Amino acid sequence: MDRMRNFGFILKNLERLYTKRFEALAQELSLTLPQCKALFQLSRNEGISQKRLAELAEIEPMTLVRILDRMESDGWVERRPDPNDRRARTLYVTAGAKPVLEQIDKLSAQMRAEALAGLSGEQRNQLMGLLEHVYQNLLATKVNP
Amino acid sequence: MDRMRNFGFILKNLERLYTKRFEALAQELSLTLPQCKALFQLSRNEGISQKRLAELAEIEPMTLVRILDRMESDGWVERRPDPNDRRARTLYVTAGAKPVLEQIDKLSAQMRAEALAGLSGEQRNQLMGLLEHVYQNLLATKVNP
DNA sequence: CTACTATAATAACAATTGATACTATCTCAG
DNA sequence: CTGAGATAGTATCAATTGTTATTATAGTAG
Repeated sequence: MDRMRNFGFILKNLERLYTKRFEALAQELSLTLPQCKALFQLSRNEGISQKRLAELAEIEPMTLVRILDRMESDGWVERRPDPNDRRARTLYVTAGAKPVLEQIDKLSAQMRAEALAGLSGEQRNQLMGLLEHVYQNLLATKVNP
Repeated sequence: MDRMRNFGFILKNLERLYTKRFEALAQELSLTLPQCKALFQLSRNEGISQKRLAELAEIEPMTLVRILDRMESDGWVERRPDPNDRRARTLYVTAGAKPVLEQIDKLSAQMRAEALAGLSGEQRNQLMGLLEHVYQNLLATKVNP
């Protein structure tokens, strides 16, 4: 039980290392991890609103605005008016984003390979299962503090 | 194998939730997680230099300077000159920091209880083992990119 | 001893992020 | 219909963090 003392620390350090490594690899794309996350989620949910994308990618709406500003000016993403709600925009990825998305796919595969090296399929499953469990636990504290 | 797609995302989201929750709990102490980390590590390694503490707590040296500035003015930490190296300082926690350290202990115990609820002792061990493994994998990429 | 390079701590500045407020539009009670 | 409150998106400003430069001191080669 005492071994768990570092649980929080290792979690944080792990995440930091993971992000740093990812961004080192993604440098040529000049993308940060949140940007990749947004583009990735958008690519499989085209037509959603910014609010929804912010939820899916778990990014602050304000941060998402800036990410989209950039990606729109880079020609990767389109903001179209929502015919049902003139406040909202619907989001689409353009054809120009395809190569970037492929790169992101490749990158995340490489990241996983590096991070999970030496773990069996069963161990990987266990790890995901455990992380998801912890994630649910923490989500619960948000609603019920 | 496809389940692992979200590995990076869940890692990041988990860490964010964990940190947010921790800081929500630590609000009364008006401490952030890095600050707690620094104080905690210092408390079990008194006499070390700032450089060393930055390594132990995995904080940027510059960030640590600011953390120490604050904790020194709050009377929790002392910077004493290093007799062997006039560039360096040696760090000590004061008696005034004791109640804070106890609070930190309590908080991190509560965090662990919340985060790990519903996991058996064996599962917790597995989780730590797997996380440490992944951590080592990522550390290796830093040295050998 | 002297000059060169490295290192600990910090300062000054740049970039990023988060919090708050604002505008336009929507929804709904009356 | 109308007025009150909620919501989507965004601008603005404050706070945090990371980067680069600076200062003082240490180690070391000649």
